[in-house]
Amino acid sequence: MKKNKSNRKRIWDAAKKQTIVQAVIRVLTEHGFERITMDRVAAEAGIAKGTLYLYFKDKDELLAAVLEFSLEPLVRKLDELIQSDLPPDRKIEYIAQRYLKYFEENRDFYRILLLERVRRSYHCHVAENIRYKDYLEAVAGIIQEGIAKNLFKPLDAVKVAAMLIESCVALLYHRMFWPGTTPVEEDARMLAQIFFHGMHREVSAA
Amino acid sequence: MKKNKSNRKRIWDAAKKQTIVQAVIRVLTEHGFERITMDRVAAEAGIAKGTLYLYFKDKDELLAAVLEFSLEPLVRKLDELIQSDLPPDRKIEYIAQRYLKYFEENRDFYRILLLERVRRSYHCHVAENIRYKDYLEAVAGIIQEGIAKNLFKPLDAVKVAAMLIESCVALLYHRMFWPGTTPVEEDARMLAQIFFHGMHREVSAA
Amino acid sequence: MKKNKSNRKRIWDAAKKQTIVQAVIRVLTEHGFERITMDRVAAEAGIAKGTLYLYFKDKDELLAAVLEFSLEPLVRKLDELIQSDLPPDRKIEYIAQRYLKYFEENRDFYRILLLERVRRSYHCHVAENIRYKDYLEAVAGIIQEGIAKNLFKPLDAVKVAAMLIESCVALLYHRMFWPGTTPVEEDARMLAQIFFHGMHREVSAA
Amino acid sequence: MKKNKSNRKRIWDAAKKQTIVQAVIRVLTEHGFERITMDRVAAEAGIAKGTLYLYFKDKDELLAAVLEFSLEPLVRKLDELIQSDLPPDRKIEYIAQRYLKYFEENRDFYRILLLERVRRSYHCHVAENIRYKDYLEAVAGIIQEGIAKNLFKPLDAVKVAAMLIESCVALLYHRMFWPGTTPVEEDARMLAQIFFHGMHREVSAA
DNA sequence: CATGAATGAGGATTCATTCAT
DNA sequence: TATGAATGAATCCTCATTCAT
Repeated sequence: MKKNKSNRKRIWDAAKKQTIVQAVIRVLTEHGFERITMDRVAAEAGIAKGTLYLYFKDKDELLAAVLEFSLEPLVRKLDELIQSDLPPDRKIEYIAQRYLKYFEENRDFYRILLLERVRRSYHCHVAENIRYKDYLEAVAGIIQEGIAKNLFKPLDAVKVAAMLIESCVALLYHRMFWPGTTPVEEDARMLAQIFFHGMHREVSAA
Repeated sequence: MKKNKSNRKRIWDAAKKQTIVQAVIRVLTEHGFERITMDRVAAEAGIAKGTLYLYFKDKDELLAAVLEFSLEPLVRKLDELIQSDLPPDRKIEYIAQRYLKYFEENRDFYRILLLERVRRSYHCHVAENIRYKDYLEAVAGIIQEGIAKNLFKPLDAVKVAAMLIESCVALLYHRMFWPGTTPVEEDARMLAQIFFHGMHREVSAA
Repeated sequence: MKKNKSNRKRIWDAAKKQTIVQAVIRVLTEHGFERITMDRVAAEAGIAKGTLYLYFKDKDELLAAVLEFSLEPLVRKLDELIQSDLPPDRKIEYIAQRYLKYFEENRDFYRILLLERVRRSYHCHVAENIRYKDYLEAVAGIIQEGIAKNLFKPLDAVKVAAMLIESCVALLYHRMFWPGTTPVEEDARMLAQIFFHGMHREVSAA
Repeated sequence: MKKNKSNRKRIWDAAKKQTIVQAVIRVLTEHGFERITMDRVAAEAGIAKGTLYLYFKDKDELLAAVLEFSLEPLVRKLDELIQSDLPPDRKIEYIAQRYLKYFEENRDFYRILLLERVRRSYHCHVAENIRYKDYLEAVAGIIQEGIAKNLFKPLDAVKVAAMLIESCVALLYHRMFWPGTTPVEEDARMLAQIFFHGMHREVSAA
């Protein structure tokens, strides 16, 4: 009985939190990061300002939840890929593809979220950003696998993973601020090409 | 005569501005971006609050000056390299090296500057951030040169440049948050290796 | 039910606003117009500075409310007179009387309100000051009526109304800065005498 | 010798003061009362800020001088009239005429000066404003003369003078804010008509 | 005499957080 | 659990005045 109730409560709680987080996202998207005030969030969520504090200790906790929440769908998609049994190079290319696509679909919001990623990386040391670390490690794992399989040269997997991710972000920026017509797939392929085969012309025919 | 005086004044002025900018940097480094207040800056600079406004119209202008000022040494160093007549791939490797080294030397400050780079990219569209754009174009130019010389495969030079820069930043982050003993040169070499020859083991001619 | 609550709230709100406005008036009376600061007002009202902003968007709105509020009693009294069916000349004399009396009763405050009247007339074109315009038009209406009834000579009613009002203000000033013992009624009568019969000795039918 | 020098000095001094006062007037006219800052005045006068304080003790003294100075031409013109040997009623009509004309010619500036007149009347008790008092007394003198000559009814000359002046101001306002085509002379005549003969239709022909 | 850099008190406004209901 | 009025510290900016040169 009690279990049930507390369960119900937990669900209710999560629902409320989600409502609030989504309100923050709307405020963020419409007004920009600096304009996120507890007032606006409460108004947007249709609840009282004080209520926010029943669900989140303070503003920082709320913003952390936003970050967490908004990366959720992407993380899930990427997890699928990571778990799959594609060969490492394919995996990486597809991850990049999904990554770019996801951002493409949430352009407005993500422009600011990216910002937030780096922004917060100051306040709370990047290493503490679980999501990022997880992601980084997952990609590093894939690379490590490739190395183990003698597919890749022996490299510092984590560093390469970071480079891959940031290169992806670079393409992202490019797509965002100079939106062109290049399909996501093509950019992902280019990324893969460079990272796997390098920019150098194959001197081959020598 | 008058020229002289106005010249002297201009120099004085620049010195004062520099003093203030350096105070900002100290505040920034010690307290973080959000804690930069005009009061704190004035206190740190050892001048009155009002005096700040004699040298900078408002906070925004002051912060812009900080950005400008603190990138100066790096920009100068990179410019030298860019102007040099090294082959494109060497140029890029050295640029990465310098870049990493510069950050290494100004670790605390730069962590926040990076932040600022992205932060401002929100306010003022990345395309309008002259510094970044200049830098991006310079690197793209080098790549284009490499392509023209048949050294590199035909690629979108700007995108690749962005990827290079961000990969550099990735290494930077890595160095910053997981400071290890890898020398800067080695990281730069790895970056070059991957971008020029790829991660794939050469199965080839074995 | 809900109506009730919102009604109650509105009443409460109005009461709070009134409290604040009265605090402003006290500050105004005691320290003068230039010394009205949000700090002082809050202190005088016994509330926090921030609270002011719950009831008034900004200082301007607060000052506008003060003006509105403090003219209220006078406006009501004058309206009664204006609506009455006294003959035009009587009406005008009584209006002047009431006017002078009202000021007499709120001497300290009114000295500054007069000021404010002119002061605002700079910021917001006199023609846009509803109160003044209304009042001016009401008096002009009375005069027009007198003209229509062949009681007054054909004159520009608005101009004469303005003259009447300002003459009233002149007497006001006189009473304020050289306070004497002349009763209000006498001054009002003099005003009426002059405006209706002129200063000239009737040489005539003697 | 010394006398000479000190004389020269005094002239020089007056000239400087005038320069400054005129700068204030320009600032006042162009930017409005609230925007008169010592900085702006100094800049407009083409001198250093500190220099202002060599000629005027503080801002208040400077503003007082502005008031004084700007009424000068009007005062001179009115003095001529006052000294003339016209009959009292003519004098008054002409004074009104000159008054209105003067304002008509300096519309922009005067709109603000009027404001200032009342504005300052709070800070420094109207009775202390020499100019106004002088003017008031002069007009009162004329009226007294009229009374003595049995031309006017026995009235409180000062009060009537104040009413006359303010009525004049009323017409002024009217002209300023609803600028029409009525010539100054006509308004002055109307003023005289009313004050001397009253608004009442002469029942005469009875 | 003249300068103008420096001052710092003072003002308006915002907003995260608390707490009585 | 929910509310939302109240708080007041914190922030940016202005400007009259002083004083060393």
